[in-house]
Amino acid sequence: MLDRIQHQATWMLGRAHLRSHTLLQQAFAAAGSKPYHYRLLAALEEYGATSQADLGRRAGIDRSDVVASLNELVERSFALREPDPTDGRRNIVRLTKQGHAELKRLDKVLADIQVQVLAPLSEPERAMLVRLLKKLGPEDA
Amino acid sequence: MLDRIQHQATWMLGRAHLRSHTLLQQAFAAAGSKPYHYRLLAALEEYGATSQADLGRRAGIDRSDVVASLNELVERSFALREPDPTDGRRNIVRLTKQGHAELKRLDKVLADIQVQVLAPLSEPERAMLVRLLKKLGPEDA
DNA sequence: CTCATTTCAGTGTTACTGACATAC
DNA sequence: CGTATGTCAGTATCACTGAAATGA
Repeated sequence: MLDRIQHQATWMLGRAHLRSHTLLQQAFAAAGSKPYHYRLLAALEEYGATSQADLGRRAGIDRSDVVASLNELVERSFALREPDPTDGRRNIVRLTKQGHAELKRLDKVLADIQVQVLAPLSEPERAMLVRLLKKLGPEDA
Repeated sequence: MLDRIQHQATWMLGRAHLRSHTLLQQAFAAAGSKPYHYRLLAALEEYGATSQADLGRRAGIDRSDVVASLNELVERSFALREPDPTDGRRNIVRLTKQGHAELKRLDKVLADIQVQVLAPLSEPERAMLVRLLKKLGPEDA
């Protein structure tokens, strides 16, 4: 690889992220899901039934992207969309029983990926990495 | 943010990368260029004139993506494509004077970005981060 | 025949923008 | 009125796939 690039923080962050993201991607795909789906399911369980806009804010997904992913979750009966009786603009989104089960299933998938991603590091190294990465994220993280 | 996700290594890597990538993106865009362009220019200078396939291997860019980015570089007179007299399949790609100048200009842009990306960390933290990230990248990095 | 190179066309995710109608 | 919501359409980068034509 290029000397000019190889030692740049931006490059190494990109490489590490590529590996992590590829593992995540493939594992979720093998489990018949996607990261966006997992995030939405997790947000639904942790915060309870909410509007789509709220859901997006909490899952860190743009509200226009929530629409498509939520469509897929609804189609697979993992979530329900109901009109909010108190606010005609909103939908109330709810997790179904099957949605809960799906989330549990994906929790395990995600845990496995963490192990794989961090495999090249020792325990103290992992803790240190987490500490450093937290400082590097966008403010709102 | 979600408890389920907030402390996962994959998530934090993604967030740190998002910030880094956004800064990179915007800085190159403001300079009228793109990361792929920089990588190709850097590969051309560090390895000298080569075929497009070689260029792609060295810059870590797929051969099929090299075509489009190289088109733009050629159009802006930063690089030249000539048929290889010794191998009819290949083009020989060369940096122009203007290409060298462009690379120098972008070198500064990139250096600035590194500073911005690593700004939240102290000096020893930066060194540690680099060390850890190196271990996390794909094997071929 | 097999392999490499260039090129084009297309996929998929993530993240984002702009616009619109609707309703608060 | 201004603001918030849901929706749709479209953009961009990055990474990748497949196929075709050419030539080693």
